[in-house]
Amino acid sequence: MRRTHLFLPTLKDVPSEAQIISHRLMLRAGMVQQASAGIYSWLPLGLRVLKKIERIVREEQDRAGAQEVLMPTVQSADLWRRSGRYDDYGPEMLRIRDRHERDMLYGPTNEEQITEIFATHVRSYRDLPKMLYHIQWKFRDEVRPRFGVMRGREFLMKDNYSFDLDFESACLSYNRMFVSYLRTFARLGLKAVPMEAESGPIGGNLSHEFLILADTGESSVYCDRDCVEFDMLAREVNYENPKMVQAVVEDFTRPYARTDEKHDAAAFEAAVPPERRYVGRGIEVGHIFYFGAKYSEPLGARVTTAGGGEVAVHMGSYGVGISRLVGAIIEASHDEQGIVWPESVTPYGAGIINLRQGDSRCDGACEDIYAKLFHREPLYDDRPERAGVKFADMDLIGLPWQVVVGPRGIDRGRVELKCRATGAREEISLESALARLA
RNA sequence: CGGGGCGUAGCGCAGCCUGGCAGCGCGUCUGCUUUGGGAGCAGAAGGUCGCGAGUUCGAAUCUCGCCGCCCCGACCA
Repeated sequence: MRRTHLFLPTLKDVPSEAQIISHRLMLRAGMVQQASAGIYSWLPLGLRVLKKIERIVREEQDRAGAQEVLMPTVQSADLWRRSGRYDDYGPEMLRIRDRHERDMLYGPTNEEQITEIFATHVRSYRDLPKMLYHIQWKFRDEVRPRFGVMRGREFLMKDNYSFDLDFESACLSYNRMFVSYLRTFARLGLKAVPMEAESGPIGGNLSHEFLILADTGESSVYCDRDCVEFDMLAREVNYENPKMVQAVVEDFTRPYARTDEKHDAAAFEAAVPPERRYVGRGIEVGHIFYFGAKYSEPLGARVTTAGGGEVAVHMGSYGVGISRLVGAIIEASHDEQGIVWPESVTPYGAGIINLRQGDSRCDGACEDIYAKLFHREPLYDDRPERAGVKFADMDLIGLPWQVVVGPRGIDRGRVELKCRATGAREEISLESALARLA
C-alpha cells in the first residue's frame, strides 16, 4: 500500500477524551474514530489489525475442533423469555421494538440463539460432542464505557459453545478451549494468565478468565510470576489426545493465579514465595465457562442416550474479546514513540520510508523494494514530506520493520533497516535488507 | 447508578469571573526557500461559540432547561 493512497489520518495532538495509552495511540494512529460513547468506527489501519486478530482466533478455534457459524446481531425477545434472561439481564441489554411492535434485542451474547439452533437439529448422543462458534458484534449498554475499544458498548467477540453428553465429556471440551486460548494469546504476542473465576450471570461453576498483566487493567490480580514464563507455542498439542490436553491445563493451573474476587491472601502467601509474588492489574481478554444444563434444559436441547433415555446436553461457553484485544495488545506493546506491533497482528509487514521523494535514485530503489517486499504487505511512505514527519509517523503506527531509503546511502547501494521493537538500526545493502525480510 | 468535570475552526486550547469586532497553536491550501528525526518566511481558507428559552440596547460570556462527552467509584468479553 502506498501511503499517498491510504486513508490514514494520523494526529499530532490527541483528542482530549482519551486517557489511557492504547486509546490515545489508536486515535493518533488513525485506527478508529469514536461514533458515540463506547461505539467506534474502524478505519483502515485499525480494521487490518482487527482482521488479523480475528484470523488467528479463528485458526485456533478450528484447530481445536470448533466449527464456525454466524448468528444474527438482532434477536427475538421471546427466545430470551424462554431462558428467563429477558428480565434478568437488566438495562445492559439494548431492547428494540420492530414495526410490528415485536420486542427484539441487540444480542449481548448468544447462548439462547445457539442452543435453539442446536436443539432444532440434534436429537442423539451420537451427534455429540460439538463445538460451534461465531465472531460477531455484540452490544452491552454499559453504564460507563471507557478506555476506548477496551470497554466499548459495541464490541466484536468470538463466542464458542460446546455441547456434550455428560460432565466428564464437557470437561474435555472445556480443556480443549482452555488450551486453544493459551495458543491463541501466545500467537498474538501476549502473556495471558488463566485465573480461576466466578462464573457470573451466565451461571455454572467451572470457569477461568484469561488476563494479560498490565498496569492499566481493570482487574486486580495476584499470581505467581512463574505463570508468565511458560512458552506455550513450544509445546506440542494434539487435541485428539485428552490426556495431553489435560496435562497442559494442569500445568497452567498449578501456579497460584487469581483475580481479587477469588483471591485468598493466606493461600497466596502459602503457595508463592515472596520473590515470585505478582500483585498488580490485569486486562481480561478471555473467559471460559461450563454451565451444564442452564440453557439446554429450558430451551429443550435434549438428546437420546445409548440406553434409550433422554438428557439435557451439558454446555459451556468460551469468549474472546476481539476488539478489546486490539487495545490490550497496544497496552502490552508500545513505547514513547507509539505502537510496537507483534509480527502476527501488524497491519503491514514492513514500512518503506523514502527520505527524498522525487529523487530518481531514491524513488527507483523504493519502487524496487516495494515490489520485492510484496509478500510482506509493505506500506510505502511515498509522500513528499520531510524526513522527520515520516519517521515519526512510521514509529507511531508501529510496523515491526522500517526500510529507510535516502540519498546518503543509496549511491552505495545501502539502505537502513530499523527494528521498531528494539530501535536498532543497521546500514546494509539493499539485497541483504530484502533477504532479512524474506 | 453516586461523585466530579468539559462542550468555542479538523485537532489541542484561550476568551467567560467583570456582557461590547470570535482569537492562538497545530493541521489544511498557495508561493518561495529548505530537505536523514514532527522546517522557515509570506499569504489564504475554515465558526449556527452543543441545543432551546430567558435577561439585556447588546450574550461565547449572566439565568433556567435539555442534549452530548470525559474522569473517579460500584458492575462486565
